Amino acid sequence: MMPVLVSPEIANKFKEKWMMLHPEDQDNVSGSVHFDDSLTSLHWLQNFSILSANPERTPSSGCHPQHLFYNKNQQGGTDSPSSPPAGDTAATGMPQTPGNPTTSCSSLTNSDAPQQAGLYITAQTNPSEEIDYKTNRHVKPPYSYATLICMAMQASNKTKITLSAIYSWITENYCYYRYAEPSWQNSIRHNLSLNKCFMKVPRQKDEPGKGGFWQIDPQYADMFVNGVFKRRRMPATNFNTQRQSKMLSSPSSSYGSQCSQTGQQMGMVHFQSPVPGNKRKQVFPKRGSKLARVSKSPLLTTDIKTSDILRGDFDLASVFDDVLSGNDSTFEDLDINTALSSLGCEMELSSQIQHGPGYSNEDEQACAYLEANGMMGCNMEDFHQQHHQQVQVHPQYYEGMFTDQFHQHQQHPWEIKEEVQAIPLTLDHGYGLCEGFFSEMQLWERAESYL
DNA sequence: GGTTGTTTAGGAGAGT
DNA sequence: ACTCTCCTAAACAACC
Repeated sequence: MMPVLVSPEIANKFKEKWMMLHPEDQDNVSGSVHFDDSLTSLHWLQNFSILSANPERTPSSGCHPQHLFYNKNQQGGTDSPSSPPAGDTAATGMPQTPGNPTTSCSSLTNSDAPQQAGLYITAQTNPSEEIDYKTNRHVKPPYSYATLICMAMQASNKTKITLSAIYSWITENYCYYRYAEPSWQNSIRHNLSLNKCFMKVPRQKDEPGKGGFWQIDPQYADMFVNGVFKRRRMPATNFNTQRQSKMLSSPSSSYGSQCSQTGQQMGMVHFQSPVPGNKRKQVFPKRGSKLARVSKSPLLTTDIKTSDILRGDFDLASVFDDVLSGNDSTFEDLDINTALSSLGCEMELSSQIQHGPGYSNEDEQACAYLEANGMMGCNMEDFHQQHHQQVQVHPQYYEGMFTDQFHQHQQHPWEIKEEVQAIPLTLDHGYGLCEGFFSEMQLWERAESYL
């Protein structure tokens, strides 16, 4: 088993070093080196490309949820093991609403051809067929209701959002729902109620209006990866103990009974206290302390501006160097900021993104990050090991992505969510996905010594 | 009466 | 085959 690296340059360096230590891996017959990537290859990532998209935004929404995906190497390709067209967990194979005229991207009519940006192309469709969900009333957006709710919450740029505001945002940004049967609103309500990730914030007594407010439960904020609701199944072996206990203590519900694997990518920075009497939210104790730590997560500290990334000003190499040299920048930083930017929302980070006084050094910050991601329970030794592994590996995945997609195309990050999600972004994810690689890496103190 | 919120039930699709 | 996620539908209660 050999590590598989996406970047050819890095991979070559890696290969050279590897062969110095593992000459048995040399293919004596062909003289070439075989990297066994049958299971771990991320080469398909490089085949993902994003067409240019109009950066126009809906002023009222502040969000630009339309998408433009295009897998340029999809014809009969088997190199993309799981490259769904959209980041939404419900994006693929989502049942379409019965009775609706057209719910298939491939059946898009010419009259529905996009007039502007906000185009979406599935991997299964002809790249020339584009869908503008903002104006196309016939095609159901490939996002789960949870994702839509999340989008609305982010776009609102407020601490909390009312149900009607969620309705409004969805109908405003997705033409489909303007004309669809109102039953989808029932589904929204159902989702809000049943999904543990959403929590209700009651109105103040003197606050006029109907119904309460809704927000994303910070405890479940990590279920949103770049603004996309993620609730993938996890291999049982990759659960950490805390999450296991969480799941065990949770009532078995089809919604919200699982915690996801990635951390804080949603970038929900405004949170109110949970509803004291909310029965759905009483399951987990000690949220208060956890909440406090969340806001101080080092994840929210970064010197890298997402705008730079999107403009192409992002210098991955320097970041890579920083990471390898132990500087503060981590690739989680990139992700959360990408997530924030992806939402196009002016999140008030200044007051939120601060190193807490208790996190004067890197380890404590990272420890807080771990806790924020439900990773606590590992000792610091474990953390040191995993942390180093993480920062050493991520650049290799990111390089191709950034050079291929960020640099070439100025587009809204909503559109890159799938690439991002496909990459191990956190210790949870990364360690699970790169387990085999890490097992080899443990032979070395630092991967950089091989580069 | 309309809206909001909760709960139950069942089906489809995909993952394990 | 089983489990899980997501969707849809519906009933019901509370509130304005």
